[in-house]
Amino acid sequence: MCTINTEDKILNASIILFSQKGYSAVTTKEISKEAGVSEMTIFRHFESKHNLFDKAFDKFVFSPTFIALFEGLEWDLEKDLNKICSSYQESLYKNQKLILMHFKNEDLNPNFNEKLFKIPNEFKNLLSRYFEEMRIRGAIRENPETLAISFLATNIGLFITSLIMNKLSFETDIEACISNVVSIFAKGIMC
Amino acid sequence: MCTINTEDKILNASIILFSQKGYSAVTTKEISKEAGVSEMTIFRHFESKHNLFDKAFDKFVFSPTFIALFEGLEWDLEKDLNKICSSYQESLYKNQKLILMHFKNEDLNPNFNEKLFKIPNEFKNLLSRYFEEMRIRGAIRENPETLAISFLATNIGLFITSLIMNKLSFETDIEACISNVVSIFAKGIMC
DNA sequence: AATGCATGTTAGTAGTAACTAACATGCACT
DNA sequence: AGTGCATGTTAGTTACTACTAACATGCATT
Repeated sequence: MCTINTEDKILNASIILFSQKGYSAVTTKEISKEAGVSEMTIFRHFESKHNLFDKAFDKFVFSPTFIALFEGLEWDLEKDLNKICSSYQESLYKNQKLILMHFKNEDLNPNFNEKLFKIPNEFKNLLSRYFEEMRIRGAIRENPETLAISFLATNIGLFITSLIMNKLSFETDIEACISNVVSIFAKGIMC
Repeated sequence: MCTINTEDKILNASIILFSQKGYSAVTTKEISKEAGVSEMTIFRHFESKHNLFDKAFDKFVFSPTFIALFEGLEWDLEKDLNKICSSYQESLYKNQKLILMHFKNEDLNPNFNEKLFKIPNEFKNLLSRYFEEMRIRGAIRENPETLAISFLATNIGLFITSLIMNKLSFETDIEACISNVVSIFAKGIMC
């Protein structure tokens, strides 16, 4: 029936649990139960809980590249920011479990931070260049670097808020808020 | 020398550690060391680790009331939003450890969520009313509820971003970004 | 000097988590 | 039918954690 291979079953179960409860609060027994395998099997495949954690991270980290996105823009502020925002929201969403895992855990893996923060960092730099170009074109006036961080922060806020709303099962139309915020942002920085 | 009473020493040590590592990753031994007392003393004062957690939460939750703030506004969009934002940022900052603790822990206390989410909820409602009034006065046009959530999300984003920047010790002027974002927001929603 | 109280110390218990060893089972390929 | 390999099962080890009991110490008050 279920032909997913054992390692994947274990990896899937472990990110779910690690992101829900954090590393130390999850036991290998719990993971084995969630994965539908014997606890022994976990150790046979991954040797230790910590190693399983690392492998789960590596498997599920989604490292998007935004370069293509930024090359296909139209230099129409609102349109561009909308595209950029929805693309970034998507990458945040895909890394949701990893991000939650990161929040929930003390620093377990030195590369963890590095790998996870490469994404917003690349994003910020590309944004910065975009705003710089927009300034040269006379569309905006403010400092590109500040704008980039501001837009990044706005995106993070939207993402976290939608997570919270979801968790508390509020009936808020977060999609509406996203496009609302982007259009406010675009209008707010236009000359 | 240090005349802080024992219970406070323990409570202080425990929120620091709980917010850094999460409930299960912290041991009572660790707390006792951080507090500079014997492990026994913790149990004498708080009976159990879980009870200590609850007491630490109760001691450090900062429940601001925004009513006075919203009554003292001037109906100047940018000025008002600046005041509102800095006041909310302050309350987030004061609850920083609690918020981090919340992120790091599985749901340990049923009241935990409730108490912590009362704050943004009250804030959102007051914001909503403010925007409603501003719409009546003809200063803005958009939906007040959506605007309230959007502004809340923006604030959360600024807060989280400044936390991250701090942790990664980036030399970003987050204060500049905050006032930048507020002014963008104000400009973006004005008629 | 004597008493009480908060704290330290030491030893220990019960439970549990990570991890191991050894053997059993069942399916796949030949 | 027989072999190998992935998995299950069971029992057990080690280490650690929350928590307890009992006794020791030192300071403050009378």
